[in-house]
Amino acid sequence: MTGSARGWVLHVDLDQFIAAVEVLRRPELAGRQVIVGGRGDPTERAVVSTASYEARALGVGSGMPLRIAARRAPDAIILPVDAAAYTAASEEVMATLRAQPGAVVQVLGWDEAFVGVTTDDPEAAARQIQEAVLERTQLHCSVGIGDTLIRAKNATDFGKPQGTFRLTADNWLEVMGNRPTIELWGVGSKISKRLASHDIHTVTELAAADDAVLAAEFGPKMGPWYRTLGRGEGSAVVDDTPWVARGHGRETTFQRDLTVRSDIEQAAQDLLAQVLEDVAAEGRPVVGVGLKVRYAPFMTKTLVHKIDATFDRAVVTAETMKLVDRIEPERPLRLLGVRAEMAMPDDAREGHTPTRGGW
DNA sequence: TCTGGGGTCCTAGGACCC
DNA sequence: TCTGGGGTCCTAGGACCC
Repeated sequence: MTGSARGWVLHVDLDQFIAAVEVLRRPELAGRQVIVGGRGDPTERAVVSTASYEARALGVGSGMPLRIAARRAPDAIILPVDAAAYTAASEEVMATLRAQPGAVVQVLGWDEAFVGVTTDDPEAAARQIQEAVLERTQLHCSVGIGDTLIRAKNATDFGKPQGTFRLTADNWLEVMGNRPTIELWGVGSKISKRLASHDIHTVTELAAADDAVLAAEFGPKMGPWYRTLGRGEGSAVVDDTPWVARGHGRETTFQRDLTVRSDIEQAAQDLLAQVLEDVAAEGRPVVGVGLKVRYAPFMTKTLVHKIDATFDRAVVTAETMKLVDRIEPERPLRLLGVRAEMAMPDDAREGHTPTRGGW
């Protein structure tokens, strides 16, 4: 021990996770153009979830409509999204991370997590994790090392694939300073454009921006937060508190827009039935229902309302159908989403004891 | 070629109350 | 005839992430 051990944040990110899982169970796909999206049918309305490097070389990328992807890569193998398989692989990866001595694990998604460690050699800790994950799951990952969550998260890209990279207060501006603000975690296309309207284009410019200007543009909370992002600062605490879902929702894009009232009502009932299954598994009462409605591209509406805490399916259904009644009948319906908000555990503790299986 | 599905959090504005 | 100010709750919508 050198006596210089301190806390570090590692950001572990699986390389090409979905494509890698598919190749593992079908080795004959290795080296081929592979596209995963929707139900695997390029004639349907769906988008690409992930594409192998071979398909990317032809200009296929995540979020692209499957139809276009198939046109760009006519010889590609197109596979349906198999969420259960990715969840299973993910759980094995996360279990591997949790098994690391002294590691605190905060899961961010199927294929990434923060890992808090105390060490005087974070690169060695990162390599140890990469080896453990590879040995147990046959999957490769990259690891960002940072003195804050934000720096660790941003570091990962420089380590891809299969490598590591360290970003701290010492080299943050040197590495990130001249990059556009959209590369920051939490800054998307809209925010980066609004920042640009204030002549803030780079990370360095955001780091030096005036809090008052940012607050006036983005509000008292988000404004100052964006400057913090520009500096790579913020929390360094990896939080392994178990996740508690606020609610559950299901949504569907119809292959052909719906115009018939009874079809819309039936679709809402079907979605709600799935939502109620997810909610029932939580054992917490429903305190709000919501609808997401898209009539055409860029015409999305949300309808919500709170309800008294209830375990009664009939009540939740009735409240949801009240919102369905507000769907504009003259517009073809492209997307419908149904969502239920649940009481958080604290609320539940105050009022009553949730009766599990009350559904 | 018109763009999935599952989530989270923040903000603005109106209603309402004292 | 005019009309304060603070606080809270709710709805609608926006933006982002994986």
